[in-house]
Amino acid sequence: MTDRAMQEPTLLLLTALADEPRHGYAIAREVESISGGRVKMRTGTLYGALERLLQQGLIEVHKEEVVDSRLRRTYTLTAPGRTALAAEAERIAATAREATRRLGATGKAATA
Amino acid sequence: MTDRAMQEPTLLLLTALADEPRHGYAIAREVESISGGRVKMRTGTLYGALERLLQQGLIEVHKEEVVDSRLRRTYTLTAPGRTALAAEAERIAATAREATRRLGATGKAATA
DNA sequence: TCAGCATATGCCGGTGAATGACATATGGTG
DNA sequence: CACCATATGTCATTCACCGGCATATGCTGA
Repeated sequence: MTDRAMQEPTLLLLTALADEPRHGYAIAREVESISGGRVKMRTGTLYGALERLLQQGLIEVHKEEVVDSRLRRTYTLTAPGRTALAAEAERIAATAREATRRLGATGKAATA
Repeated sequence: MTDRAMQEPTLLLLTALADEPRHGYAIAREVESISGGRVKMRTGTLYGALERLLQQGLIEVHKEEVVDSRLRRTYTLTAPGRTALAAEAERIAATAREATRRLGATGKAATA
């Protein structure tokens, strides 16, 4: 990771895990729900991201259980994951505020 | 998919143009300023993004002048560009809010 | 009965934005 | 005159995301 900013799918994935542990497919549905149906996470993105986030230590396996003779892994945020998500949310919120502020500045009175 | 969510450098670039027209190098400095020195836009990213955004019609050449016998292009947001930036800001702000809300929810075990 | 869908996990080739390094040119400062 | 800020640009590489495919189970309905 070359310190590149987190993209939307990843951010939504972490957000989906922020309130309670979820397994892969449940994350995908939750992401779609959070984004108002806008972001439909592909399984390639999903499991790739999970693998990456595990290695980065932002998430961890919460539980492994066998359901219908198939392994189901449930993931949860780690403490660094919570911190990273909070920082990321703060950062993009600040950018969004600045964008909105500047748009308002010329869109209106300033006419300069 | 060209529908892919805008990344941070691009978002900051548009934000840098939101209050007034700027030329390339000025955008780079402004982006660094907006992000609190966190994002130092490489020229590869910068001019590549400018080219892309021009083709997408989100920005346009505002003025072309010769300074020190060199061409300097000044860019500005188009109407679709302003709309796109506003929509993007709205969208990421909503995601940030949701992330923050969920982090707060379990951090205190729903104490409210 | 079995086709089709939701559930569920996972792989892989391709795309494209961002990175990092390089190239070039001018004007001002130590 | 070396060096830095200013200023614009190219290009190979990297890597997250996309889209499609594979696989497997349980349920529902024609």
